[in-house]
Amino acid sequence: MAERQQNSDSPRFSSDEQLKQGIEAMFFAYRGFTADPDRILAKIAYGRAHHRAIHFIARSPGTTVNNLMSILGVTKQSLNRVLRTLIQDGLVLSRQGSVDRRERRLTLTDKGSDLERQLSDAQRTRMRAAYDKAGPEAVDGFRKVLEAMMDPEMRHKYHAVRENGT
Amino acid sequence: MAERQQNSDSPRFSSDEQLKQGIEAMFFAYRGFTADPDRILAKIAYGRAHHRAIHFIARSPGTTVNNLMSILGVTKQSLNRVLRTLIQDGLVLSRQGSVDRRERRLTLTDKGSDLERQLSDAQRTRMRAAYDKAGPEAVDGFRKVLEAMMDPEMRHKYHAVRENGT
DNA sequence: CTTGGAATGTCAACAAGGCTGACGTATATT
DNA sequence: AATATACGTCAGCCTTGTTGACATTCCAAG
Repeated sequence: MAERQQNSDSPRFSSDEQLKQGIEAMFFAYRGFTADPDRILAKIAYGRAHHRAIHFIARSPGTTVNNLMSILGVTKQSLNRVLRTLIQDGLVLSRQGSVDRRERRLTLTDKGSDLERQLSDAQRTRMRAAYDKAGPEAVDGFRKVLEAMMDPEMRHKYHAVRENGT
Repeated sequence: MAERQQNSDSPRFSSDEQLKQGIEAMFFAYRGFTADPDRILAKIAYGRAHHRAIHFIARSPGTTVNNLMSILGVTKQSLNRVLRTLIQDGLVLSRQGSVDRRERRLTLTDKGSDLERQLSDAQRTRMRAAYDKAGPEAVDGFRKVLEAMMDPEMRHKYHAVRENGT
């Protein structure tokens, strides 16, 4: 067994125990990950589904319903219910596409952007604290492992969003 | 708008873009994380809630309902609904506590252990692949960042479970 | 121009799994 | 004896996912 000494504890290879710890870390961390936005959303009677929609519309303004469906991995009915309330409440704007007029191009209104910023700030504050605490090398590893955990299809969407977003 | 120069390949500090990528990575990775167990659970008409209960009962055999509630972060009513079906289906055993007889001590039956192993195997297979692909240093960073993301209370439970589990 | 298919919206019904509130019972603690 | 704790359970509500069915709009091929 090739021993690569490098950590404080003893994770030299991926024993089942190491893997279980990783699994539990994902579980507990994801709770923290959503906790702050969830608190904000609860106040205004929205849920996590609204947050996800808002996030990816902000990320790729002008995205279509179909695209959003495939990114979020939900049915159009499920997504539509969320979008409807967001449109009614004046957070999201749905305009007919100019080239293909069957499509709806989704963007955030100013009000929607405000909420997005609020949610994003809350979530990023925690992420930033975690990043700072763990250090830049850890962050690099964090992202590497997460990316390796994704389904290939999701990995593709992950990169696609980044291209669009920057 | 003061735009900070940020390239996608040089995470020297936590720009908002870096943080957003981390947020999206968590989102997409968590989907992968749950995908394999979900497929197994769907076949037998169980959900993620059942998986979580089974996982932590396996991890800390003889745990109480109260303890499980606090680890999973759900109400007793919600947990009870899940536990009831698991007990009825003969996957979980609930025995009266010997020292405090108000408590119920929860353990897995053989049948329950079988399912646990099946779910765990599926999840660990993906984790192992991700760990191997990312490398040991990345894994270390991965765990560091996740731990830093947890609520302090959850971090405590994360460690408590590990003591018990090993 | 007609028609097929794609993209979208919408209605209805259902399920899982959260939640709160209320109540009952057994057991411990004071 | 009184109070507190651990647990189970009933009832009702919400969010968010699912299927299935059907209407509309519009592009593109014939």
